[in-house]
Amino acid sequence: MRLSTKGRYAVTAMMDLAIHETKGPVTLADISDCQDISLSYLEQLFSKLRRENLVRGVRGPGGGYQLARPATEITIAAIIAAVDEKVDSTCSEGKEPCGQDQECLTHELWCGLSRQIYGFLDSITLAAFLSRPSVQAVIRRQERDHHRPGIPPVTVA
Amino acid sequence: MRLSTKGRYAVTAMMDLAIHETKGPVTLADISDCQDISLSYLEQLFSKLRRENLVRGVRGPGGGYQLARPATEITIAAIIAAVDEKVDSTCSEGKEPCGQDQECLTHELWCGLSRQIYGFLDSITLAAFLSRPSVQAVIRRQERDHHRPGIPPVTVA
DNA sequence: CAATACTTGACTAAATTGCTCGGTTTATCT
DNA sequence: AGATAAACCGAGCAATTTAGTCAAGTATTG
Repeated sequence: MRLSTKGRYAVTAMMDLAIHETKGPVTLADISDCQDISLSYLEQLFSKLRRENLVRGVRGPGGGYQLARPATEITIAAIIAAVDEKVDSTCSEGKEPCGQDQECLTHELWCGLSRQIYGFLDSITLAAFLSRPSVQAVIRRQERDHHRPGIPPVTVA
Repeated sequence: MRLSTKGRYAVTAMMDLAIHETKGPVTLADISDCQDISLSYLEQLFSKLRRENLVRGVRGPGGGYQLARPATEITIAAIIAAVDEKVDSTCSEGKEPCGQDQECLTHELWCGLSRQIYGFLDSITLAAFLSRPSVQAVIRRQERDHHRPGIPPVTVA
């Protein structure tokens, strides 16, 4: 398990999708504008998210991305693991029978901790996080500001 | 909050110190041998750990490093923050009053999550982690293997 | 068909990671 | 006192990762 800006991008983008879930697909261009991430970089991230079956792409005009599963079934851990795509071979894997003793010790220690962290992040779903009152407040404030009909934030239709 | 191999190195090294706390200082050379990390890299990491008052260096022959505080007062979050030394300016900082609305939204969302993760890692102390039964088992196995008198792992007295 | 928007891949600049190497101090032992 | 064992310090370098650009597809809508 690993935590970097890459994972942050992925998680915030997924939150975006979850928030606008009801209003049809969200284009990467929108996310790019709003969150100030380069379009092509988003494409790379979403390519991985799609491979892990976390999002579904809708092609053609009016297309974009949607969550592939309900937000209640998508965990933060799954998102981060998808874009990091390095299942941290130091852990859990078969691995050699640990000839060196000391080496194995710290291995196991770290893995224990790593499992705890993963477990924690795996216990938080997108839905659960977005339903927190403090988060809801932010979203409502958002909604209000944006519902002046026809004047979206970025002046593009 | 960020989680990388760098943080892992620091945490496992600190665990090492905690385990051998009673037997006097541990040299970086020992850790380097056992955990297969370059000595100079360890020096850099410990330089940061020392600046954050997490370890204390003892110079001269027979010297090494010790925990600067009891293991009950050192959290995993503190260790990782010490070596990462980038307090993630996307968060918690003063920051501009968030002119762009959407941008601010995802900011706040991520920060909420980030705080949760930090809080989690901050709730785990070195001592707490090392006292877990499964961890204790590993340590005891270690002890046994190494207590053939006079034949330490690295042939150095 | 044409426009839209996803999809893919190759390539690149910048940052970070992890390391090498050279030295300096400080303390211990002979 | 001198050799040695260790912490300390800093410049610099190679590999990797991050983040991004660019260019060429492909599917869908109208």
